[in-house]
Amino acid sequence: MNKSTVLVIDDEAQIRKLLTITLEAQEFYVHEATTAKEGLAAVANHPPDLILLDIGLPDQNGHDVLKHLREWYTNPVIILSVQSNEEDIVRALDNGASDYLVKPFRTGELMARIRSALRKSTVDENHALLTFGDLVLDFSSRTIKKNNEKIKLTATEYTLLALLAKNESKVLTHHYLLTQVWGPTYREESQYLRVFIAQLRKKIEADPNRPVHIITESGVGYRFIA
Amino acid sequence: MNKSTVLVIDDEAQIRKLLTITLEAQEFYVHEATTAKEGLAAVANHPPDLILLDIGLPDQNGHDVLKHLREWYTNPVIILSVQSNEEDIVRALDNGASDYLVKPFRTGELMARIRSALRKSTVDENHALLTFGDLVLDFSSRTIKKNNEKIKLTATEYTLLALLAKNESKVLTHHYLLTQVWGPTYREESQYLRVFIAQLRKKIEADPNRPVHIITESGVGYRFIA
DNA sequence: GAGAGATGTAAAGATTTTATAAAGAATAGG
DNA sequence: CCTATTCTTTATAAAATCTTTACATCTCTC
Repeated sequence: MNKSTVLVIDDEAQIRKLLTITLEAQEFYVHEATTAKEGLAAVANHPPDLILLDIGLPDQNGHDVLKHLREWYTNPVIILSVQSNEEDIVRALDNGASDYLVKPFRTGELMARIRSALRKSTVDENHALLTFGDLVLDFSSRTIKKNNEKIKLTATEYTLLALLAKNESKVLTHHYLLTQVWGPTYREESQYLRVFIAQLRKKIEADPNRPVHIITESGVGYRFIA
Repeated sequence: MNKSTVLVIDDEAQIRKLLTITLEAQEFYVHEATTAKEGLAAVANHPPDLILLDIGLPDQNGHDVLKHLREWYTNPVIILSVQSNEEDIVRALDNGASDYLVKPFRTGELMARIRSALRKSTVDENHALLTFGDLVLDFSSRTIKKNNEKIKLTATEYTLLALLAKNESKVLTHHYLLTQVWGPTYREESQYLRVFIAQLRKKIEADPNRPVHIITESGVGYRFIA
């Protein structure tokens, strides 16, 4: 997982320091801003993964900052406030705040809420892409491309290729491949492997007679090469 | 905007009554459950748009209920608790709770948090107007247009199409689609999928025999393509 | 370089999965 | 309470995939 960037917008130096220390200890990049103006500029220049926004800024009301942000910024914004009155909370949430914390807060709770907010906003960003020269395997969308053209694989072909590719350059034995793809009762069905390896080569190799990606290790198994 | 359905899982009759009255006044459909078992059954049969879950249920710990739910249920779950200790809050949020409210709560604040949670879970539905060539899906009005003509979809058809479209180009497995659209008790009913996919194709594809939008991945699932 | 075992390939047959229509059951709305 | 709509189930046809067979080719050893 990559480090996430958090922007802290708060005018109290003490709070900023506390937050920065806590967040950096938890493997976040932290940027600081002390005024609304400075904060909005920072967001525009380097949109962070999450914003901690103090509602009581000196130059502009935090609610207005939030409204302004929400015109284009979609990542989580967590509001910090000394207020605990209901109206304020309602207003912030209705303006699109992801969460609302009343100062003084416990850092443990803050971290949990940050994690929760980030988890929600990055659900789909776990794209696993493997690139091998002319071949691209995208596990998130379950697609294979050769020279940028989509290739159609059956479920079994895909499973087999994915297994080989994930173990790039390692030899996988016949027994292992058969067990993983077809199940343990198929461990002696080596003809299956030959048939499916041939089909895969026909689909992904430039010249199926001289395969460069799926290599035969005679008497042992197969190996995937980039 | 359509009415949203809220499921209240709480063993205290008084709280249930209060919540039901408040929510129904705000144009929600409300279902009630008094135990964890009853609640889970209700969710499985009719997945609600949001769940209010009491952490102190008589038959099962609320944290476990939450974990169980999160294996497949992705809509907001707001935790209600008499506890306000940090550990409990952290645990609930890490388990995927959308929010945490300490009893007694003000109904105004509860409503704001419900609105906020629902807004988040339907972010794309408010903003996005997805366009795929001849097809336009408008999530805010729940309407579909093909070549600028409105197309009528049933609730189930719409849910299924929206799910596919939101995950454009990704393969969604049979189990996943069935679980999300019909609930976990339907995960083996793959004939449903075939019937509804056929209906959708008849409505949105230029030539239902040669679909270009809803693609079959034999043995795996379906994929939506622009 | 001959032979044996291992591997590759094509294609027919068997099986599984998918598509579609249509009838029966359930549900919502007037 | 009735009707129209939608959902569920059943039946069957079509398509895709998997499995098996038969034979060709390769590789390694002697």
